[in-house]
Amino acid sequence: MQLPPELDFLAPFLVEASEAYRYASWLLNDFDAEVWEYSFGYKKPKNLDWRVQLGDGSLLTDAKNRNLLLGFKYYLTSCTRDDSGYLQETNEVQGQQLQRFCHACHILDYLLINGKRYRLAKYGLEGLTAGNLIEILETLADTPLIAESVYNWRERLRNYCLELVEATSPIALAELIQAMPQIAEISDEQRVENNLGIACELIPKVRAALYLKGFYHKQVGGNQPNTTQLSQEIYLETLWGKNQPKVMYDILIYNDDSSQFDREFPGAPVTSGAREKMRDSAYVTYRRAVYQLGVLHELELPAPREEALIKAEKFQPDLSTIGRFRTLPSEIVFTGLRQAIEFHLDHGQELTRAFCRIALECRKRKVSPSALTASEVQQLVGPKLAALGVSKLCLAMNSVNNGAYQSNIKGTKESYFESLRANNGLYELLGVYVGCVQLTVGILMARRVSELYELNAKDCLDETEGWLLFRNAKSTRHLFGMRRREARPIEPIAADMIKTLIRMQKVLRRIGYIPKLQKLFSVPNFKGAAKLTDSSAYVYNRNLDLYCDYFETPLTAKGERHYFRQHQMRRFFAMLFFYCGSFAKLDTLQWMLGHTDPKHVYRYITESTDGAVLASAKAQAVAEQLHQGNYENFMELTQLLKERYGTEKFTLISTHDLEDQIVELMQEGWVEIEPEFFSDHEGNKFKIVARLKRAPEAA
DNA sequence: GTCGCGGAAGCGGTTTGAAC
DNA sequence: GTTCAAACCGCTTCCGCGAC
Repeated sequence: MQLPPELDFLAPFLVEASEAYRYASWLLNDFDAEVWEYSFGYKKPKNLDWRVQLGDGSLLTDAKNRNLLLGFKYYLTSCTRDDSGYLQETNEVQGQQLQRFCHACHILDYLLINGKRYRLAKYGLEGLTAGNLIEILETLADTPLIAESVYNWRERLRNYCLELVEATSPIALAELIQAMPQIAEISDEQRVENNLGIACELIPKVRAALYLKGFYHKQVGGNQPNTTQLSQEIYLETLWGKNQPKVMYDILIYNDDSSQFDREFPGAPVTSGAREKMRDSAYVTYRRAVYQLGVLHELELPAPREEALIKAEKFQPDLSTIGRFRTLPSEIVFTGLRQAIEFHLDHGQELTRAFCRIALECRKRKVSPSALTASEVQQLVGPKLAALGVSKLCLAMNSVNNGAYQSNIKGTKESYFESLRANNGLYELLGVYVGCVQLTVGILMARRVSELYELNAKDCLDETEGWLLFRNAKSTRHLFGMRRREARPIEPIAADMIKTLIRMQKVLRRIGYIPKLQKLFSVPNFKGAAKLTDSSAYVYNRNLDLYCDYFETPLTAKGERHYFRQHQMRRFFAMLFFYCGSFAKLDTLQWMLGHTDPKHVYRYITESTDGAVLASAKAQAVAEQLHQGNYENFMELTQLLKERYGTEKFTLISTHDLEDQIVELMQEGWVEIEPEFFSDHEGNKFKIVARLKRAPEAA
């Protein structure tokens, strides 16, 4: 049909589905090609090889399997579209498309892996019954890990390992273990956590056999087999899974002495414990992916029958309920904030200036910082920092005068963190300092992490230096991925810290060390290159880790350290406010909010914090007070809690549980928690009170 | 019409494995 | 060491539906 030009926009809607579905924004080459090239914004396109062997020995690309192949291909191209648009793909955000694409690939792989049982080669997709589809969904829902549900990774890996040991010459294995004794070492943790299903006695041989096949590579956690390479050997019958990494089984990891590390202790879990089943939100997307097989009807290709699809859609498997982010004890955060501010006041200027002097010296001599000797560094940082303990540029790097290259630069964990806290490395201190700024800004601004690490030194503060400008991270649907620009008032102390970082970058730019201003939270390159590493999620979190290890944030009972993450900080500005109303002993906070009318601060908090975060902050504040035995302002609330939960010994209940119960009471409309403002001879003050909204008799 | 609810979908955060 | 890609998870928003 020929359309007048002004109606061109209608054209996509008038194209036959079988034609329209031959294209997808991620598909780079011809739909009919045997090997697809695709890219979701990758640096290098990836391949999808359709020449997969089926259960009967034929290839998927053989003429006899034409309909099955077409079904698979159309299924994939259709999975990134939605029901309404034909050509217009659902959203601009590639991450979403990628997720759908991956899920569809998992479904295809499941069909391929179980193809023999489903007689795929003979009956094609048409042969899939409601029972088959439900079985797929049930298997998926059974574990949160696709590697296990779709790929049965544990069992196939174990079998592969055992067969490999059988096939390898025992002499070669023995010789290798002799030559590399560390490969046979199994730590206590590994022994306890050995869930691969291979006896510990056999593990050295398994590792040796994998090593001889060249599977091992060095990773952050130690030497471990490359799971992608393993998948290429194990999953020949799949389309997608043979090129994807899988989860690592710890028992296969071995360590040389010089293992790398970046944290002193294991991190305390950020969310509640491990799940056993798939999360419902993930399940919904997989169910959608299965239901999507129905589009093949539209294309008049063999597909599972409609009743089967509907039955599968209705199926309700057993799923795990949602977990939640754990709340940090407020004490830890408030102490952290105080330390951060003190560190800024004590060393902020000195550290940034010292680095500028280093940069200037490097510009003069046209070398990179790694070329400076330890004594030169000590000269350049100045007497104050030298007295503090700064003796080299970076603990993770050798100064040139150290002589030969060592693989083990950071030394042992103990010595590294000892030197870190003895202020030996300038760069580490700068990392800690930037961590301090991140923490302070993060707590006071209560923003998302991406909003913070994307801040630019150039334009993050407005001219009055009283407002912080950033791009809203959570874009709403149908906004084409646009992010609004927003401004928020910022505390003077945080503004001061930010200005210190900006000043440093401006000096660096003036002397030509960097060509233009970079991201606000950028840090010197830890390898000693003459540049500033832009902040990213990785750098941002590493700085926080450095901060936590430097100040030794408290350990949990299990010996895990609370490594701060921005997500957990978002409620603490509100918390800070509530605490100022109750304890006077937190002097830093008093000082920060000291000269402001609390009413104004509270209005700002209610405007800038969303309801759920605010509610949980209130609940945590009150819960911690009750836990400490301060019932005074909460008589009615304690009465209500007592009636509902049958105890008044709140000091014995964990604050976590108390908080949950209080949130529940607020949600159900029984109580509200609000600050009450009043004036006395010392000025404006307030306290937190819980008010009953309904009479308890109504309960 | 609109209010409220619950399921579905969208989206950001975090972690991990691998590549560069 | 740094960056990239993928998987998984929790939170937020959307949207359809029933009640009124």
